[in-house]
Amino acid sequence: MSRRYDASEIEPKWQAVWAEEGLYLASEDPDDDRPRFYALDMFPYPSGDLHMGHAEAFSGGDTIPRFRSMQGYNVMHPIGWDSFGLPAENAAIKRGVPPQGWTQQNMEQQAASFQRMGMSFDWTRRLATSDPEYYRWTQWLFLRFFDKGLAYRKNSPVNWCPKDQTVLANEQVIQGACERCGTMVERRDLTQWFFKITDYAQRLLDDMDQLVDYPERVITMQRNWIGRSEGARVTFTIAETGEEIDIYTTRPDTLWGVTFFVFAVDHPAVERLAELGGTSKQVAPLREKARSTSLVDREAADTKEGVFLGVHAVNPVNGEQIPVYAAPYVLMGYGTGAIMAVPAHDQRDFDFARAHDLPIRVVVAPDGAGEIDPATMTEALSHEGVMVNSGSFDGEASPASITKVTAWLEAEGRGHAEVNFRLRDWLLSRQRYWGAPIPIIHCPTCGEVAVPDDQLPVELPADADFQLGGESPLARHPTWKHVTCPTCGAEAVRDTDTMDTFVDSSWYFFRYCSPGYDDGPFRREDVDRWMPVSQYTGGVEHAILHLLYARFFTKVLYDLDMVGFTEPFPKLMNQGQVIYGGASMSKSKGNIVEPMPLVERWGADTMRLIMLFAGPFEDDIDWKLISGDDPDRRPGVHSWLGRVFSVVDDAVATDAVEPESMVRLTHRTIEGVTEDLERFRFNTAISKMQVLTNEMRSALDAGEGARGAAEALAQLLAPFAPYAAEELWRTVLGHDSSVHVSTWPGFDPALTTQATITMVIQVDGKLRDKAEVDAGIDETAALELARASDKARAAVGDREVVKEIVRVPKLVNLVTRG
RNA sequence: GUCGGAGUGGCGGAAUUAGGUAGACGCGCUAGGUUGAGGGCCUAGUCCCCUUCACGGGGGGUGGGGGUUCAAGUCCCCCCUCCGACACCA
Repeated sequence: MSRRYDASEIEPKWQAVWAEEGLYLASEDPDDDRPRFYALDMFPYPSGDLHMGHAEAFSGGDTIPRFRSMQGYNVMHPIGWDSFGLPAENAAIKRGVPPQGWTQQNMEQQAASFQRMGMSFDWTRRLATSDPEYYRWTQWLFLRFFDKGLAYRKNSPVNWCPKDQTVLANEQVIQGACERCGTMVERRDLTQWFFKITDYAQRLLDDMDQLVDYPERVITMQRNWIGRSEGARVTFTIAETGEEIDIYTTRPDTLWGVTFFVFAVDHPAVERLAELGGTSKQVAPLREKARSTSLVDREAADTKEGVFLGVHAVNPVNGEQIPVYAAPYVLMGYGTGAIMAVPAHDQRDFDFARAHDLPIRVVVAPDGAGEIDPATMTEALSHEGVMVNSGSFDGEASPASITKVTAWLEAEGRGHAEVNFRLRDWLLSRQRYWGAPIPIIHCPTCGEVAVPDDQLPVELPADADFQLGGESPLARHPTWKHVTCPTCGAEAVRDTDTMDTFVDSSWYFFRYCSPGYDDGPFRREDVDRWMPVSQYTGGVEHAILHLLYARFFTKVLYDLDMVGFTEPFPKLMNQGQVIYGGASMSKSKGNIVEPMPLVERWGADTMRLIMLFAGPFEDDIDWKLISGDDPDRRPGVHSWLGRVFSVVDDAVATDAVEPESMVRLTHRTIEGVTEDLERFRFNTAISKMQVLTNEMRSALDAGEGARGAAEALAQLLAPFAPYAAEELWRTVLGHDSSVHVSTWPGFDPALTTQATITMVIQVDGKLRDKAEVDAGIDETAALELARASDKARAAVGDREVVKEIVRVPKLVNLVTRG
């Protein structure tokens, strides 16, 4: 009788053997001429043990490198931890102990869980971003950006909790209030560090054509985030002072429809102009409100809100004087912080005009709509049409006329074409402890001075005070910040901000290529040999920021001549999330399911197969639905593994001849699984293996052999259920080396087709009969068969067959009339 | 509001790349068998409706409506619903 499938016995056994055999080490042997494959998974954040999201992501992320390795690639599949960040610091505050220990403990636990799951990581490349040996190079890279003028400081608002006297990250602001004490958060201006990612906006856009295999939505999200828009900068004049104020518009063709002018409330000219216009009293509350609202929820502003400043602007195209307003619907952060308002053709301007009883003038007559009366309009007109009331431009097609109008503005010296991006520079300072310190020293005479490279890393002090209140822990530390200026030797202070953790994660994939390298963040030849990454796997939640930042870093490194390519990840796969009952799993909802107990009970292979078989890899998995909400139910894939063991056992035990149909099915399965793996279709790959298993069972029960099928099945299973496949391959099938170093089975295209096939006979497109035919049947024979079918004849009745469609060997369709 | 994705059995999902048997595979459920017991195991059945003692036969069916085609889940047009991202970007 066949042996029982017992994961708890075989998994620890093979885990130990693989570690001993060094099965998953990437080869750096210069004589190794296999093609390389760099499989990268987004590295985890060590907050506790691995969760279901990790189980899903890494189950897929591990399948691909295993498959490639068997296909003959020299695979690098590294792992590390994104170990700086807020959760560790929060835990430190709560427990009154430094974040290092908590972080380390979680990383060890996650590492053990990864091992238990059988992940094919090359552990010799392991890294952690909070390790001084890592953040030394994060700081070094920051200084290269600084040297190039790509890192700079400027004033910028932060979230400030007046009770805790501390800066809050956006995630710590819940509905405008401090996450801890509930106090309403205020805006405060601080001098902060930025990376000049806006210099790379156009390249980040242009190079998207190198992203050959990206989810469409990620491309779209990044494109929208960068937000390129083409328009014109136009100069208006303030009538009362003669000063010139620029605006940005995408619709210069509507300049003749401008009936008022609006400043952002926090525009630098507003206070002065309000004073001049005698409206300071009315404007002050608006400015105050803008100041006190937290950064997070300031979008709640009312479109109709705004105040007349008491001054006027002159429209450069027709000399008209128009009233000037300040309103929160205009943003200081985009364009010039001032706009021309065209209520007839912009919905926001329209709403504002109606609320403030301002005139509306139509300057684009919509095609075929006839005369429009502004008084009866209910919404702005955004249609294409013909320019009217626009001086010499009357009759031009709009918006096609934009180019013409812009050229005219330029000739007249009143404006010029301009491209605007929505992308802002990357604010990277954090007034926090648990991050890489910014390696800058502020000297009263020399200004911002870089810490010399040979003094890196600037290490975090181990004895910082994490409790909230006052300045950040680094600023508050009694001695840490006091140093002498590296340039002039005078007393100076360190920068006490740390870097955004997105900086750490913008280059970790380079470091994997040169583990332990001591003369730089990485060795160029290592990186150029392994990169770009062959396949990147991770969650959509990083579709914008992480990917954009990593792409930006790579371009800067390219410009610094440190790498030979401009895109780090041409191929990206986003796995879905694991949810529960339609909602994300969370502590507060009490619906968290942990993967490790599942692994303990059913085995790592079962956990992996559950994830991979649940549905398409990109789709969310609703745990409540796929588990039947019954934690004791034996997973279907676990039963299947049991059946696989029993068929392989039985196939080994018999010396009966394997029928040709079994050989053909095996070849077809190899072909199908291979194709599915190429396209991340794990669920259908598994179903094909299940079909093979079922057929093997039938054949064996009928006294036939299935040895070849058993060999293939063990190999096909290897990327999905590595432990079970190994047990079958070595113990049951008797091979003396690992299935994971065996060569991926090939298939003979001549054998992937069935010898006979079910041909469908249709009458008028409806299925009427089926016939088992030779796969090589010719059209004449197929047609004869169809004509001879009693059922088909009955369906035709006394009507005339006017057309016969033959698609050998699958189908014949008889088309009738009458 | 804009952009993106998706609607198929009781459930997860196949088939959409290339129009050609809709519901593969699995879960659940039903019946039968099997083990001393067991979170079991094996076999068969399982889209809906009508018809037949039965074998069988007929009709309908992939969110709704229209179209192209010998043939549409798949292609085209319109509409509805759900999910996700960005949300005053001038």
